[in-house]
Amino acid sequence: MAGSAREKKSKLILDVAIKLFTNKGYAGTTMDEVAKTAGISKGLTYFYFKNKEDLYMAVTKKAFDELKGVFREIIKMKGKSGLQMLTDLTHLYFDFASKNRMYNDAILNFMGIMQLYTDNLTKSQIHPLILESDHFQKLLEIHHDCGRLGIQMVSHGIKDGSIRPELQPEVTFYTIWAMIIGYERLTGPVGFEEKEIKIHLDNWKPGFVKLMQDMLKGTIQAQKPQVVQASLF
Amino acid sequence: MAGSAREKKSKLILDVAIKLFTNKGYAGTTMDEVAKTAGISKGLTYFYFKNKEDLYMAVTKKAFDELKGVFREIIKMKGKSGLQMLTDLTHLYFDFASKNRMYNDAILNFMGIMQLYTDNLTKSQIHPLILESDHFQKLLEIHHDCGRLGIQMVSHGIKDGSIRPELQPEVTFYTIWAMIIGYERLTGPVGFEEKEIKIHLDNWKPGFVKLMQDMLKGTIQAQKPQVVQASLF
DNA sequence: TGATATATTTGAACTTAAGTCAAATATTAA
DNA sequence: TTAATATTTGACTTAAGTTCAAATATATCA
Repeated sequence: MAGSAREKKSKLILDVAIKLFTNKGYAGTTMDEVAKTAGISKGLTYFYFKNKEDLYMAVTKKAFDELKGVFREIIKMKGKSGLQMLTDLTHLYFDFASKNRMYNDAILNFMGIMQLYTDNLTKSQIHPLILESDHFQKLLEIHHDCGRLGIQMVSHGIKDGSIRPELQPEVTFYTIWAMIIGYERLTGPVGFEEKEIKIHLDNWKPGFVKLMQDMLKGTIQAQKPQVVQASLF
Repeated sequence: MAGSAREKKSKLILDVAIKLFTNKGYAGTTMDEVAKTAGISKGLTYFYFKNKEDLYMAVTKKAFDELKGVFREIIKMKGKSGLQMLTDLTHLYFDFASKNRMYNDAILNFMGIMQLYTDNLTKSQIHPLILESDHFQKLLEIHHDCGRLGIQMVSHGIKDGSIRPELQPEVTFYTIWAMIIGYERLTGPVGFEEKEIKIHLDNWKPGFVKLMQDMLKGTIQAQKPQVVQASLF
């Protein structure tokens, strides 16, 4: 049962890390704390995880597993239009993000890392240890899986007529995904809007969802005559 | 000329920091390097900047100044529809981001910090030094200024008929802003799509812009009959 | 001008936290 | 029982951010 024992110890460290990262954030958590809280020596945490980033990547993987679960849950339910699936995805992601802020931060953070991943010029800027993490490749795969499921939702919507047929599924899904990611980046469970910006989250969220739906299903064109203008593009 | 000399030294350090952050990234740059490259002692950099985060916030402020310049540049040109302004904004922001990746990273990073700013529960997770930075308040203001300019663009578009009249300017602008931020988060100048995801950046970008425009100006509704379904929301 | 106050600058010392590793202990296999 | 292998320890190393008393330069004023 050596393998199982290893997994158990590994899981113990991971669970402790999740708790600490949740309470004190990534930067605010030390490896000493992780070890002490887990009741083991610091060296052992480095036996199970290459380094702190590797541990964080393991946490991020758990976050993405849950996220992928959300995608799957939605696509499983048959008898739902593609548009409805994407609407549900948006709401469920927002719920997920507000209930599990640390997981959401990990996901958003990973997006920022991934962005640089295949870029030869900037790869050097990223901490090389992240790229070495065994979890990193798996994360790329899971993210890709989420993408495939999302694209399926759009395709589904085009077939059932809830999404306008001229849209390209890939481009459309990733645009929606960008919207959601961007929204999360700009707000958060409590958000900045109360003090900083006039609109309320309660107002923005439904407006945001409405705009996304309009984009997908189409709307009546504005009637006022448009002025022709010079453009930079 | 004590004040001016101070500003000059301060600018020297800032310029060095910008160069180093650009070449080696934030984490990859040490305060020793900054001091050495600027030809001064380490202690002096701490005389002019409270700490490394404060220095980074000063860099971020420069990034936001440029960004605000983009917003202003667009709104200055009269004889342009609101829709066109927002289209230009999108393209110009993408250009800005690809030409000045480090600035863009700083901006995106700030978004993530700002998000937490007014949240009493999670403020503790953020490094408290960031909040103490004198530049931080200014950054919030500049971001707010950008928001106001963006909202103006939408209002303008509603007036000139290029944007459908039923849209709310605030909600609409921040949704577009979220799209742009999210897009940047997911891609980057070179991007991840080449290896990881099937769609090309060359394909996504125009599709993304088109979707945004459709969302703003409206489209013909899809004709196929829609199925009524159960929804979670 | 010389003396005093104020501002700028230094560099060595401090601190914290990530990461390493040789040795010790426990487990498994033969 | 013994040898081999796996797990675990904790003291040590290293890196980098940060502090601060002392030194130097600059400005003020009698």
